[in-house]
Amino acid sequence: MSIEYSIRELADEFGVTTRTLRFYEEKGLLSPKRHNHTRTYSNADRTRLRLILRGKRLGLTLEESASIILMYDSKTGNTEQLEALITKIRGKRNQLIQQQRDLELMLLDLKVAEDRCIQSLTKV
Amino acid sequence: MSIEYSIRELADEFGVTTRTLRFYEEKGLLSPKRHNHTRTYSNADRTRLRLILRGKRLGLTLEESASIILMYDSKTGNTEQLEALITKIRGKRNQLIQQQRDLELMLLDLKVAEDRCIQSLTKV
DNA sequence: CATATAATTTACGTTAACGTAAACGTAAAC
DNA sequence: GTTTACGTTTACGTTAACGTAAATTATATG
Repeated sequence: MSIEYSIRELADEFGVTTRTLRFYEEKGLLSPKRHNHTRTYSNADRTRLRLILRGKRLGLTLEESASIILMYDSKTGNTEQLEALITKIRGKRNQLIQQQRDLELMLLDLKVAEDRCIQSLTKV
Repeated sequence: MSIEYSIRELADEFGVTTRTLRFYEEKGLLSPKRHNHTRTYSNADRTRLRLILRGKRLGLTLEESASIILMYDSKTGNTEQLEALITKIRGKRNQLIQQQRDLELMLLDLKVAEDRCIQSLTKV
């Protein structure tokens, strides 16, 4: 009972265009099955799309998202590969943690700016 | 005793190229003084640059960073403008808060991936 | 069966954010 | 005085991430 989606359904659900889905496929980020020439997306595709869009909101490039997804469902056996993967994962995590700090700083700045606006309004 | 910087000093300090600094100026994000044709950056310019690069790490476009900087040092008097500004600031904050959630989710995913890697390594 | 609807491929266009190269001015150092 | 180092402007090139348009095919519906 694996659910499947048409390209339009998926596009509408996530608020992207069909062009975008085809483009992601072209870049190897999605790989829907074909039902006599027309694309059929599985739940796995849907999950991938969710990860890609989350990555976009965080400012990742498609390539970065692709590499993260690869990490995520990589069933590598080779020890060397695994250690390389761990290194990569930790590197990415450090970037994200830096982002967290940046985010908090920017939220603080915005709060200061807003407070000053409000003050400016009330002390008429 | 306001400190000033050459284009190279500033570029080196922040790890960007001089081209980048000139480009930001062209886009109105920086406005260094000219000392007989050569650019001289003030502390204010330096702060702006820091904000711009922070924005970049968060995936903002230069235009967005510019608008945030405008909010930040806007001394607007007009009530209407101030209220518009507050609305804008709150909108941006909501985006950032969504980013925070995305970030935490992605960090979790990466942790899961790493743990699986490590397990894969130890259960040889 | 004709027509409307949605899918497909192919391909050129677009924008942001710089890179890169050319051609030139200036000032210190050898 | 000329080489070296750094600055300047002008301008064309590049990459990512799609947009957009054209031409074609397949399915459904009246």
